[in-house]
Amino acid sequence: MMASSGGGSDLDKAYEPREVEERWYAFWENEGVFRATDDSADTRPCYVVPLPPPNVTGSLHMGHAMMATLEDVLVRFERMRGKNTLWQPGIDHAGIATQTVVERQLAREGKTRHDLGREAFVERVWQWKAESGGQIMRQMRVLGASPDWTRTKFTMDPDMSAAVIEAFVRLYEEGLIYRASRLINWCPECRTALSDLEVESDEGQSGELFEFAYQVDGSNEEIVVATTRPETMLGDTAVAVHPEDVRYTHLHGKMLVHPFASRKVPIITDAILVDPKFGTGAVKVTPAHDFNDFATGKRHDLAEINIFNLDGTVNAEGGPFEGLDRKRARAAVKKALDELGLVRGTKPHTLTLPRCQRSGGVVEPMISTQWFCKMKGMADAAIRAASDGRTQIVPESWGKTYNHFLESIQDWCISRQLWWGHQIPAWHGPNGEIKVARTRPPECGEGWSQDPDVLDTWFSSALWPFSTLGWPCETRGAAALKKFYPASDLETGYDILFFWVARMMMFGIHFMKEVPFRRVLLHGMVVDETGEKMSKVKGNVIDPLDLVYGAKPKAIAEHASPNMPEHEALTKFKRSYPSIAADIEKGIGFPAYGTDAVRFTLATYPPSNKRIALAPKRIEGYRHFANKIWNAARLCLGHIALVDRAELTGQAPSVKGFYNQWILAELGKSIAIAKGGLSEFRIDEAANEAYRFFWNEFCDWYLEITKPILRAQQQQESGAGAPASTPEAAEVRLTMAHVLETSLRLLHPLMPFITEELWQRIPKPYSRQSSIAFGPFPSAADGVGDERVTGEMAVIKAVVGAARTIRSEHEVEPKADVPLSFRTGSDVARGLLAEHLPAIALLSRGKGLGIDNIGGAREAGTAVSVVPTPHGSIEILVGLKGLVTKDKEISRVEREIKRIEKELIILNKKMAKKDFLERAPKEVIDESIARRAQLAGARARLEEAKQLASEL
RNA sequence: GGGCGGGUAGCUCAGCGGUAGAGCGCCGGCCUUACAAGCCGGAUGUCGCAGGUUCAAACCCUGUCCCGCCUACCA
Repeated sequence: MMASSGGGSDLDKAYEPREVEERWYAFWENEGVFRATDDSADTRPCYVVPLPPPNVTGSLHMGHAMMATLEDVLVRFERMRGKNTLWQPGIDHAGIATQTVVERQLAREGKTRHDLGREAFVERVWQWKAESGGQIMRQMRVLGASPDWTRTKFTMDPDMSAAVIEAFVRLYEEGLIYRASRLINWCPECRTALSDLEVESDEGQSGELFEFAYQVDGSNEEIVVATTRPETMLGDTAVAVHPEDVRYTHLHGKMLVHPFASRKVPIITDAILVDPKFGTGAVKVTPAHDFNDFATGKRHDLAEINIFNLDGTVNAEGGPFEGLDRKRARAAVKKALDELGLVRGTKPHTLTLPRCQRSGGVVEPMISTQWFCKMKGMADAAIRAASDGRTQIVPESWGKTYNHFLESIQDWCISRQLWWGHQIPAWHGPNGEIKVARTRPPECGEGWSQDPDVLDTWFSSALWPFSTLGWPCETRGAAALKKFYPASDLETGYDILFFWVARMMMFGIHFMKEVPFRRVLLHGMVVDETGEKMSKVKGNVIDPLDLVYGAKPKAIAEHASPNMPEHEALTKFKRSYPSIAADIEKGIGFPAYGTDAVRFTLATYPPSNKRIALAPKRIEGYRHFANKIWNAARLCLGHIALVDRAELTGQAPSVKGFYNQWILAELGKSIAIAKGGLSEFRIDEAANEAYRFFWNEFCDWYLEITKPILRAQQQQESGAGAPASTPEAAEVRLTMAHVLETSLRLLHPLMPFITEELWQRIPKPYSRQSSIAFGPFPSAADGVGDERVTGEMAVIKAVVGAARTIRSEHEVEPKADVPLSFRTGSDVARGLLAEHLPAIALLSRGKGLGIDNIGGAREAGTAVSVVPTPHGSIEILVGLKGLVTKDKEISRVEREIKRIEKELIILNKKMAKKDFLERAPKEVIDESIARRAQLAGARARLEEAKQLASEL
């Protein structure tokens, strides 16, 4: 360990996150920092955020990291503000996903779930859950997330399951849940029904429009239909034409011969289904396998012939095609039609395939008996709650999408043909009776069996904001439910606005008679640097823990594209993240950025961005920031260790020194901005402001400008031995201690680890608690100051900047002190300069010589720069005689002149072309004029610089 | 088809009516005892394109072209 020599602190020279992070996370958990209390005696206001429960099968991805960061920032902010803060964690049982994982595991053992039987299979899933489920909760700790872990829930916990059963039964009793046979989305791969939301459309697939003829019964006429799914003709029970389509008027009411079935198919007229301009104007109608056709069938009372088994193969209705899967059946039907001479051609056609969100299999519309939940009434209530502001949606623009979804909502198919999930509390009797009850009714004995289906995973998620708090149990959960419902904020990615947020709104209002949360905060999707969605297929997945702990290219490749050769995976990866391609090639991969840097980076993207393109290189900048904080604290510690804690009141000290007043004023402004950002879900604004304040004001100006005040003090101490201290230095130390402590508190929600580590080491008011996480968050009282001070400081900064620029442009030796003098016509400015001459001289490495009125002669060898101020302009004169090594200004201006001359030559050539002149001469002439003016200006500057150089 | 978002410096992004900004990268100079993961200075943009409103537009309006996402039953 390298102790710093100057500061006298025992901090390492650079910040090393890993050890610090593990230590403080353990501390927080031991201290109970994250705990919320439902004690009714606690009168603090509450702040409640339900954690979107990740899937039990999941492991951390960037989306989780984003969510965890944003929510943790909010939660820590409010906790520091003294609120009784509950961030409710949990895990979702994820019906289909989890069942698939375990079934796959069984498949490797050569077994299916049917070999085990339902009970043993479910047991097996529980076993899997115990061993490898919920890894994500451990990973979230690495990110510094601060939910109340003691309240963690799993959607299949007994109490959670009881809530699900209760909700189902109540809705059934209210007539809002019903059982019906209708066309639903069926995934032949998962062998279960799906809700509309679980079906994704795969657009732009190239397919064909296949045309074939039906013979008119008892005539040699035919009618040609077009279809993208020829195999479904096995289930055709009508052909529809538009009633006003004159091509087919004479066929109305006629029957057609089905080429493979004994039945006759009627020609019907339907203005809703048929667009006479599309295809042949005649549509084959398959009510059992198409949503439009189903509706048409209902209108015309057509037979619904299901031609598929549950696994997607053709059933007995398919006659000779029985047993073929859909793809083969299609080819076979086409071939058979061809043999009968009924094919009338094909046309290329792009189509949209419905796919199962989980398996990716093509979804088949099937007629099936399922449980449904009526949505209309609940949806209306949810719309009203958002539009009257009981729940505020942020950003507002999502309100439209939310409304549109709810306005056009269909009844929700809630039953799934799975074994893993909440089994539906309904019992079927021997004669088709159905009883719904919380527990098996005693009268349902012999011959009765429970409905084998389970509920859609999202059914239990929809109850999350109250089921986690003990609903419906009146005794055990009453206190928590009373205290923590409704939640304050529901923060999540917009991708589950429909799946989850809207459904929580509906169920929350229905069961609790009050909205489940006051605000819905939606953030965008984390995508790769080029804007592409992260996926293993694209090979652009980043494991957040790799960013935190660092990762070599090999590990990066494995996480980005599992099971792909490393080289290939890295090639893909570099394409997705150009900013770090070089680091990958060099074998560096990701350095260990540390949690705070990763969090801070994520926090600097406006959450409202729909796409959040992660540039890993950007994290590096914020890792440097962490290091900056670390080192600033090292410097400060050397001085503020002398501060008596009793002097720290927890409020901004009242100070006389200008620079102290100024930094306190800046601090106050930054606190206000940061607070505003955190309150309005503009966390990026808070992060940027805190960054700017700490680095660009506190470090770059305050710490530099106060050094001499403190340094003089130190010398005196070491020399005389007596701890004499000037009042000025004491005031600086006090201010510095306050600003540092307040800055750490300001940054804590964003960078919890480094701030805790440093905060524990610095002097602070006695009133502070055991952890920075307890706050308080900085308030207006922490930063006071007025515009006058900041305005004056702005002048000082500008003057120093001008002097520095002159030094740099004329390449003055870095160590040399330059003579500085000023001229101004303003008394105010003159006063200001006189007062701050030492600071200006210090920061511009100059000797402040004096302040003159404008009019005095300029000495030879002096460069001038004019700074405008609100009080009139100031001329800064820098004596350069004998100090200039080589003059950059001259060569710079010379280069500029050459460039402009070149451009002029090109322009002249253009103007010389006659045809061009006739077409569009104006722009060229204008440009030429502008360039000539530039040239003249540059030449004048060159003269000036040369003049100056000659004087030196 | 409908809806939403985006196109600003080489890259990732702020700004959304009043003299173009940040980080990273780039150029030049500094190992100045907090920090080279740093300090100081600098360059870089017809703010997607075309119209319009305005004293003033990256910002408002209209049209248009790209890109992305969501949503819809066109066989």
